[in-house]
Amino acid sequence: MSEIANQSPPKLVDVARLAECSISTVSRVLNDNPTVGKTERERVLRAVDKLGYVPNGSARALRSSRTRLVGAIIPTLDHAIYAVMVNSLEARLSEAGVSLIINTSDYDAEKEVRQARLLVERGVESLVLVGAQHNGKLLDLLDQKGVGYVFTYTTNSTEKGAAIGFDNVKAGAMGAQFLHDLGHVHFAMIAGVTKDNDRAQGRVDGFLGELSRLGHDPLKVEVIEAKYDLNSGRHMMGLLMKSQVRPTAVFCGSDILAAGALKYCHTENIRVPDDVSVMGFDNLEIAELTFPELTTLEVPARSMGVFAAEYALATPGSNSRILQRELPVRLIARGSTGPFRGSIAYAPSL
Amino acid sequence: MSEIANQSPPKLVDVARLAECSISTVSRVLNDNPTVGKTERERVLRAVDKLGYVPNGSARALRSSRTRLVGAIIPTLDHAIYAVMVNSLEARLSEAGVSLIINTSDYDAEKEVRQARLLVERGVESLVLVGAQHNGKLLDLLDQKGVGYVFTYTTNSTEKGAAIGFDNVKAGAMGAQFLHDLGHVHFAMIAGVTKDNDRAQGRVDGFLGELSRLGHDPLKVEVIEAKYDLNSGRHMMGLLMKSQVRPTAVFCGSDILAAGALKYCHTENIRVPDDVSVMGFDNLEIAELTFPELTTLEVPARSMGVFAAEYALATPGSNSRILQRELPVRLIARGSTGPFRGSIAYAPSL
DNA sequence: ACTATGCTGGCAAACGTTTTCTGACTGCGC
DNA sequence: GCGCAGTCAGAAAACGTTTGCCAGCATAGT
Repeated sequence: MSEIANQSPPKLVDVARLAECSISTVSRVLNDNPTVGKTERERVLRAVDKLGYVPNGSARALRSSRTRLVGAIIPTLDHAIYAVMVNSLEARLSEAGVSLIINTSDYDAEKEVRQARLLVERGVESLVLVGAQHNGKLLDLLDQKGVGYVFTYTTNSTEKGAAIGFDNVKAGAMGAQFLHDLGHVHFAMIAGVTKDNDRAQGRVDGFLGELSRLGHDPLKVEVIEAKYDLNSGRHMMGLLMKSQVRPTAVFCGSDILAAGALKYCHTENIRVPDDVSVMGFDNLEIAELTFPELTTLEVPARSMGVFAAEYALATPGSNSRILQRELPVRLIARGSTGPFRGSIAYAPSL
Repeated sequence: MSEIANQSPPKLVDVARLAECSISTVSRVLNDNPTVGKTERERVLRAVDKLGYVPNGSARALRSSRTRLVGAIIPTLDHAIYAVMVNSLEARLSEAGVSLIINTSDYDAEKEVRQARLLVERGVESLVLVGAQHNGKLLDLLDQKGVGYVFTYTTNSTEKGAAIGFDNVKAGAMGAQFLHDLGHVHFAMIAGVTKDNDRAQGRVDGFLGELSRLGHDPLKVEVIEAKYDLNSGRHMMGLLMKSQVRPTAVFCGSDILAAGALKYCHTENIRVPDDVSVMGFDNLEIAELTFPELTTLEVPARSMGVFAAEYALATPGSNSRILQRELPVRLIARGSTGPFRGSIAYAPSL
């Protein structure tokens, strides 16, 4: 009848018609296949532009079996330590034209399996996971489908899974060492929830292990678990400060917990670091914001994201090598820790 | 020759063979099409399970032209205000079996266009954007391809784009009103960068506009722009405190900036709120962490994420209605603001 | 008992690409 | 002037689903 606007979006065949060539040629141009002559190429490009043609990713993926999709499953984005990693992960992938599908498991192992199943269905070519402790079904699925995966925030790689991160045990030990060197003798730890969380557990193990090695009795070290938020930290510090033997050095599994602890001290007029030293973990932006500023262990969140991206990009299917990359954890000494000043005479070895 | 392991992953036809039915039946079972009888359905399900069959999303999407994919382009995940929104967005979408592809534009309008193009190519069915100010090419593309989009952190919807958020101008005005009511007469603002950022601009406009309406001279209000980080806030507060007429009330475009400002005051022994009142924007977790705690405006980040998800889910193509939803901004008064105590006698109207 | 009526399930045609194979055409060397 | 290598481009077959249409079959109504 009349000039009906082209309802359906332009396809390869429409471009071909306009450029007066075959669809193969158009496809080749779009895929930078060098066998197309220069004049032809330009004519095609013009047609593409004129029609506003956008390739159909699904068709592309189906035919070529390359989705250029990467998945990531993290506990939550509410915690900056993960948000920052994802931010750099996405940035690097994006540069390479690869898209990132992100899922949050909320620290729920079952949910993680469901998320992974969906991601496999979507055809992700690699999967970035947090920690090395996962439901067996999850890893089986990935192995079976040939989806490469990389663990982050840990160095515990497995037979098939790469690991890019840091050694939580070692980091916990660094905390112990530092506080010990300040002369402290009464320690405590406000740890993250260790269930299904090898990172939190590793930090505890490292802390206690090193204290033990340094001659302290780990059984005397009070370890409380807390959810990663300000109020938990505050509350747990309260418990600690009211316990029979008040610790003079408190190691926290996260800066958030440490900030909460500091908050408690401030409210209760407990002097930091004079009365108690508080140490964090992560080196988030907030570590510089508290008063006193937080002594903490720097987690290489940003570089983990970058390296995880590199790994994912380097994996064309599954022929890239198994990889393990340990990134350094730095101890950043600030004002929230100081030498032991208890009634017991004790010379700091620093 | 010998029993070669089934190299290629099982397909619909393999399931059909095992279940002794046609592939149509299998497909119908997987899509909850009720025309399949109970016994048949169970047989199919068993076969699916046994083979570990996972549907091919690309083929599915191609044939059905439904990707169940939603995209989001945000400035950055480093800033908690966005990370929190994305977190709840993802959570809600995930419940509905929809995956989220996320891109960060780093406040770069050109980059945003490129990201959007790629997302369209991937076939996202809706796109979540931040702010209402975008490159024209971007919106044209989305309109042309029939991809629904929703602006967040703003109420400025357009002809085709929905908006779910809050009124930045109104919020800025709330800040002005509050500080005015405390009796202040010398104001300043540490704003976010306003280039390509209608939210930051809106807050400035609202603040100055309301001050003007309340009888203050907006030209006397010093407005400095700063990147959203702690050090910028600290630095800018320094400039403000050294300026000829030192303001007694400083409104910040973000809690991060306000925290930096507080930091400066602490270092320089400027008393808050006695010497200067500082007000933030966002109500991030850090607002409770500073000393004194931060008076701020609560941005409904979490609910924006949820509602944006609802919008995206309700959009089957483009037949859902244009929508605008204004979420309330609450003023949360804490310790960083107080009545004016300058040399000029002035009775606070509170 | 025979037709009308559901209900179930199979066949086959798409969906929009990529890619292999093949063929045409160019130009060059003998 | 003829054949041959080499370059470029087209035809057509996949990729793994979904879905419209139709056929078979059992049940029920007359």
